Amino acid sequence: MDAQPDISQSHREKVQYLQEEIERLQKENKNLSLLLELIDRNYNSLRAQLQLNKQIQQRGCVAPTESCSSQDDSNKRAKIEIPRPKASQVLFRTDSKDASLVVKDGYQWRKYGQKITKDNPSPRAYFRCSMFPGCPVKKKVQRCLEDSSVLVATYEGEHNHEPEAHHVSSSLTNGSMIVSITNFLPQTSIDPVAPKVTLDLTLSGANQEMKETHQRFVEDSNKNKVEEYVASLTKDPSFTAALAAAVARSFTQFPS
DNA sequence: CGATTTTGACCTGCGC
DNA sequence: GCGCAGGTCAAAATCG
Repeated sequence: MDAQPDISQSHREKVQYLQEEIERLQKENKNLSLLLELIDRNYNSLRAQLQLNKQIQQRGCVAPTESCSSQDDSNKRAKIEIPRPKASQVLFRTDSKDASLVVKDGYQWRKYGQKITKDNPSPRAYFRCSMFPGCPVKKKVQRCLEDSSVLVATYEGEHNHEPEAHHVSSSLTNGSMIVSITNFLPQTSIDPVAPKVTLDLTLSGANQEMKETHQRFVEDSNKNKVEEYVASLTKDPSFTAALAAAVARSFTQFPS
């Protein structure tokens, strides 16, 4: 009968270990949530700054100035870079058995091509926005190489119209969109030394706990230290790519 | 019957 | 110049 206390003791130890493990994972999860929130906020502030810079540049060239004078226009014309449309990537979780490359993002798309690419055995589909005549937006959709249940949609350009409202709300609540990565063009990068990619990691299925966590974080006095840490991490392209892949995997493993 | 998808051909840019 | 790969076109097929 001496064995009985030993068994309960080992059980207690196991329970304690598991509780500690759960706590540790909860902390880790919380930290990752904070990282994602911070990256999102950094992106928004950078985007605002970028738009400001664009406005300043446009005003500077609309009004006749020394640098934009017509005298040396012929010499400078060759150097003028035509701004290419902004490209962004969005990952969608789908059924891996579903062979179609259709994602519900609130817009109507017309498929105009499909190709097998070298780096990925799954075909890449090309779509044009058919919702509004003259809308310049295109998108490419291809299955993720690592996870066939994830569709990678690359959007080019900006819509000149609004999406269907009910599609937007449903796409944001049903958890089909898992992560959005906005890829700015090289010339828009503010720091020439920093990587030429800015990530926009948006958790579409943000729940109440996430919002509360964010609120608590805002009140956190150590916020600046964390932001500095995140800023250093986001300057590492391999980290940002790995983070995006990890987020995609986590949403696939733990569907909401 | 019009809209959409499919798919092979063609175009273009890039590296060698 | 050539070959390759990505992107686009357009005729045929399919769908509602």
